[in-house]
Amino acid sequence: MDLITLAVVEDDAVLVKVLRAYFAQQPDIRLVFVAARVEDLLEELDEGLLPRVLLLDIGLPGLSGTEALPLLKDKYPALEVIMFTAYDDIEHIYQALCCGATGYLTKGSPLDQLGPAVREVARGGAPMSRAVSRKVLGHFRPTPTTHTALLTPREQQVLQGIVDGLSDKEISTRLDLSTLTVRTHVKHVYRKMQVNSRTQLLSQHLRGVI
Amino acid sequence: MDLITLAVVEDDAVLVKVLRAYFAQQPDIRLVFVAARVEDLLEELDEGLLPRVLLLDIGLPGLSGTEALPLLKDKYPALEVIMFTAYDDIEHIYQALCCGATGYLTKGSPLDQLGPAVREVARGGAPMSRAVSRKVLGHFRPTPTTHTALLTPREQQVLQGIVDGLSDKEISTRLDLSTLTVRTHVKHVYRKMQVNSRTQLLSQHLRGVI
DNA sequence: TAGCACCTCCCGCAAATAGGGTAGGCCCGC
DNA sequence: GCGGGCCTACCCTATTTGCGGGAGGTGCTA
Repeated sequence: MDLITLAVVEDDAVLVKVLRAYFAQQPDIRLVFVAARVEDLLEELDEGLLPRVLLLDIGLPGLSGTEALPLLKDKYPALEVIMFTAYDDIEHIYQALCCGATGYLTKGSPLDQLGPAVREVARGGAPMSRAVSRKVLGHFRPTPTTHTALLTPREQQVLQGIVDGLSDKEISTRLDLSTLTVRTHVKHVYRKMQVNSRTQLLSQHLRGVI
Repeated sequence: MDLITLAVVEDDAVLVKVLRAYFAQQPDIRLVFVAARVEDLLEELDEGLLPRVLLLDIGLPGLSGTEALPLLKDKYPALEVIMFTAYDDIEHIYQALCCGATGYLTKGSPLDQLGPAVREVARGGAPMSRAVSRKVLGHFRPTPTTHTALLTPREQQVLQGIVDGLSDKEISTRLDLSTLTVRTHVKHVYRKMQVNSRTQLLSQHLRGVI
């Protein structure tokens, strides 16, 4: 098995100590760099000693992990980044994945998941904590149980038109309705979805709320 | 550890034999139902012997796994479904996840991943083959090389505002600019993104184009 | 039969948005 | 120094949207 080089950015000194001890026991993983701030990583890292994997905290003094991620991926596209954080809300997850993270572990999960996760990501996988992967999947579910069920069939068709980026007039053409009727449906959709503009509706849809 | 009840729908008789043998060796997993067609599953299954997990092939005679998935999830929302298929293209994956699958294994992966995957999904995880999870993550990376790079920093900030569902006025507040300036940036964003409305922009963003 | 939900169409008005142009200031590189 | 890109701000107009209402028809059901 290949040796996997690893860097860690974590500002909790106690946790760093634990991580050092843990990875010291993993024969196939070598911890080559530890820092408390991403800025240190960005400055001191050069191509020569680029690690294969980075375990990156989000809540950091100075630049946050998520903020640093685009810079890191821009500079070192091959670097595999696993977010390692207490945040498990969909917003943080979504943002991290959009910025190029290929793994996401919550700090609540047991320590012995770290080694497998590092190996997994090095092999081209995408390790995620259970709850995280479920939330990621949730993003693909346009209509689990949420508001959409409240919509009448016609309203759902109109909603689909909005989601497809159509104007009221275009929707009216698609559904062969009067524009005025479409506008009525749109109003009802807004009320049921508790938004007050097309943009908000799309924005929520983007976040997987709808 | 709890006993996990499992059903399998698979039309390859040889593979079924292998699966039977494999799961017989897993003390915590009991294979309670095997069928070659989903129709059989839909007919013969009732609440009494509802398994916890279903391993579901996609390429099946009659109703395909993906087609059956909405029906199954509609009837048995608590049923955890792992797709088990040769298809590893993003279209099949995306469709399965949208229909409510909570796991996706490719048939190429080694047999001994099946047990852990079944346990994982029963614990609320979302097991996926390596290549699959990477492709899923790819869905979140809308900006590898695309248009966004063409945008100036200010324009990207304005775009972010639009994506967040803000109006021009709200964006101008957030960025401390004149509404008119925001409008100028918005126009530039539209031109560069080749759209001609906020809705279209959001809609494209939704599709991962931007 | 009398609600009730849904679909359809309409009016009017205020606001937001799209698309076009102009223009000064700033900074950078040729 | 000069063009060019960027940020800023403003002008115009036309269209679209948001929001308040009304109104007739259908079909289901209590």
